[in-house]
Amino acid sequence: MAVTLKEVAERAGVSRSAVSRTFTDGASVSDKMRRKVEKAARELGYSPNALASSLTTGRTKLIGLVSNNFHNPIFLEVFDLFTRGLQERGLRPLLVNMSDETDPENSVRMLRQYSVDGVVVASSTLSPSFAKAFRDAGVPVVHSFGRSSSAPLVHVVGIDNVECGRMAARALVERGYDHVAFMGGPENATSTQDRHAGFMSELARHPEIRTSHSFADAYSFEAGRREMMRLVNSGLAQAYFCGDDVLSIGALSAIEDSGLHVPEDIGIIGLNDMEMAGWQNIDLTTVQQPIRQIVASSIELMVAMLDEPDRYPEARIFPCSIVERGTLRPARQA
Amino acid sequence: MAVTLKEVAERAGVSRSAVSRTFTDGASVSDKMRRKVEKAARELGYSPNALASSLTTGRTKLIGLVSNNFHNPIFLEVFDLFTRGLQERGLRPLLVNMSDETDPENSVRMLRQYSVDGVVVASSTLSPSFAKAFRDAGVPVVHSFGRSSSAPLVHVVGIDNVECGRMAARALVERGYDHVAFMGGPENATSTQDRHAGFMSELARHPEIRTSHSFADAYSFEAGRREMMRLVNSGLAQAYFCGDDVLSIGALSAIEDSGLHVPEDIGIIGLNDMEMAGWQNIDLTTVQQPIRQIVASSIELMVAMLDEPDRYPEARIFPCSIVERGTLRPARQA
DNA sequence: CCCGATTTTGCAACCGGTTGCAATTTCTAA
DNA sequence: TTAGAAATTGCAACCGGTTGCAAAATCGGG
Repeated sequence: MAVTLKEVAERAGVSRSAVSRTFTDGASVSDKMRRKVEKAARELGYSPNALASSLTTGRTKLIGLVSNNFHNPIFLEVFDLFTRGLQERGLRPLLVNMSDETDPENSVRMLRQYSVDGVVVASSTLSPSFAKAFRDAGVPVVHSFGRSSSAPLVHVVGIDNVECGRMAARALVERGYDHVAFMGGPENATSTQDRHAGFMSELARHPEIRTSHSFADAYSFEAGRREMMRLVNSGLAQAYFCGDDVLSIGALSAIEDSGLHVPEDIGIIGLNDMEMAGWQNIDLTTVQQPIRQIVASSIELMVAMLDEPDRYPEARIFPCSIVERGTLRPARQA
Repeated sequence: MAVTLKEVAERAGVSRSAVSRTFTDGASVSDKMRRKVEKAARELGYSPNALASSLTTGRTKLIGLVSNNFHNPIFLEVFDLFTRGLQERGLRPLLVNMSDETDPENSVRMLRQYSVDGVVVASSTLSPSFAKAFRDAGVPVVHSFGRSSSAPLVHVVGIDNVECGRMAARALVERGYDHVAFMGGPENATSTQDRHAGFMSELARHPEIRTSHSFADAYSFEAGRREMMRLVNSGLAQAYFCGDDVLSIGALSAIEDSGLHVPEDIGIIGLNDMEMAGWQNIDLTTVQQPIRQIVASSIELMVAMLDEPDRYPEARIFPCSIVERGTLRPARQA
């Protein structure tokens, strides 16, 4: 089928090692030899088998890219950034969709079978213990968009979701709402839990403000829309911190459909600052998450770990900031 | 590092072949042997190296998933469907982002180096010759969302974009618009060209209707928005066939921003019927593309080709239909 | 219990490369 | 020109498995 090293060697009339060496950089080959081999290789259309060489070198340049978030458009950008970033460094992403994987053990085993050099878990909803399973199996792992921690079990790159929750809460407090609510993503997602906890902890300092909360069952437009529909029919707060921009935009659509107006009747603040949030007809006030930096940093960390697998786990936390647009009423004058 | 076959064999006190056989189904192993080996394997935490075995079996179960469309949310669903579908069949997607790959040859070579069993090109913009490069290299390939053809060079699964263009044109004609336009995706994308051609060919039968056309530079919200902004400032038609729903929604946002109303001032028809198109506040009339069927069929075809690599190329074309919502004025009474 | 047929097992070669080591070639300087 | 150092090359073993083949073990029937 494919042309092999041996055939090239025969054609060039040299040893197999010589051919191998011309295709591994840093190896000692004379110019004459190199030319001879390259000629033969070109004529035969040879290209080395990466998998076979991985057997001896112990490196596949394969990186497992594990995610369970295939309904949030922000993740399309995340995948774009990851695939490009990895490609630029000669690494290849092996994509694993955990959406309906019942058994995490399964994906660990699978990725080990393919001897990936490392794993990037890109998910704000998977628990830290999932990423840890890779570490325990001796596979370098970075958890991007994972739960921040002062004592991380594995390398984590992301934001401090608790702080984001507080930040959103403060924004609502400053604007003088007296009944505010959290509309989160899936209740069992770590990001939801943390954002909720931060939100509540800040509001605990303002006992005069009424609070409530509920959860959508996914980070998706539809889920946000459904949940807000439900809220419209069962009694609304004055302002909502939605767990995510897609939820917010879904919620806005539900609000608009029910004849209410933003920000007059109801305030919304999201999280992410996705592209659409800036559109004039959406104009969503939101907490910005620095996606590009998180992905870039994750890749750097992964690359570093390939050389130093036992690197001590660190958490890289990026600051968020509020992007003020039109879905909250103006802040009160102090 | 990882536990190898040999270690298991030693521990179980049997030959390496015996261990290999217990892990390949269809091989002849006695129950006693199997139990012995499985015990040792369990104790050592052994799992076979898929890449090493691929060397002799010639099968990696790796499938290249090549795309250049990382800005159209519809493709997040496409990736979701592909990854799940492939996983269910024990295949593993190796994701390749062609967005800024200058050199197609490059990705062909790269995927050959990883000895993928097959390649799925998921793109409505790459030319058929790109997919053909894989075929020429002896790699089974399916082009999903590719250009339909009565004489396909490679297996193609998708829709008839020319017919979709006609369909959209007929919808506009029926509604009595007398100046209609095509607002396409990137001009060099095959899907844009075909939709445009179909649109124009149908309108050629109605010389009384004025036509015009222009192109956005990507299939993305932003591009659609930008292009419609430009059109608003440089003179509008009465109704637009936008090359895609994301373009349409971007365009709608531009229209709304400029104080115009849909469908009173201007009509829009899209293509795809993505989730958002059905939202009440968007309510986009559109040509529906059967994504799930296309992906499912692509996977079936790929699986079939793994057993029969030289299968004669076929084009699998799925019919589209118009989903009537609120962005076109009602059809004229006949 | 014996014999031929069937199943199970191990040997050894192979898949497509890499690499340590020793042999060979080329280079440098005297 | 020549010896010694440095660079290049080939040999052979190895990476972690698979598999054809023949030997060994087990089975079934008389």
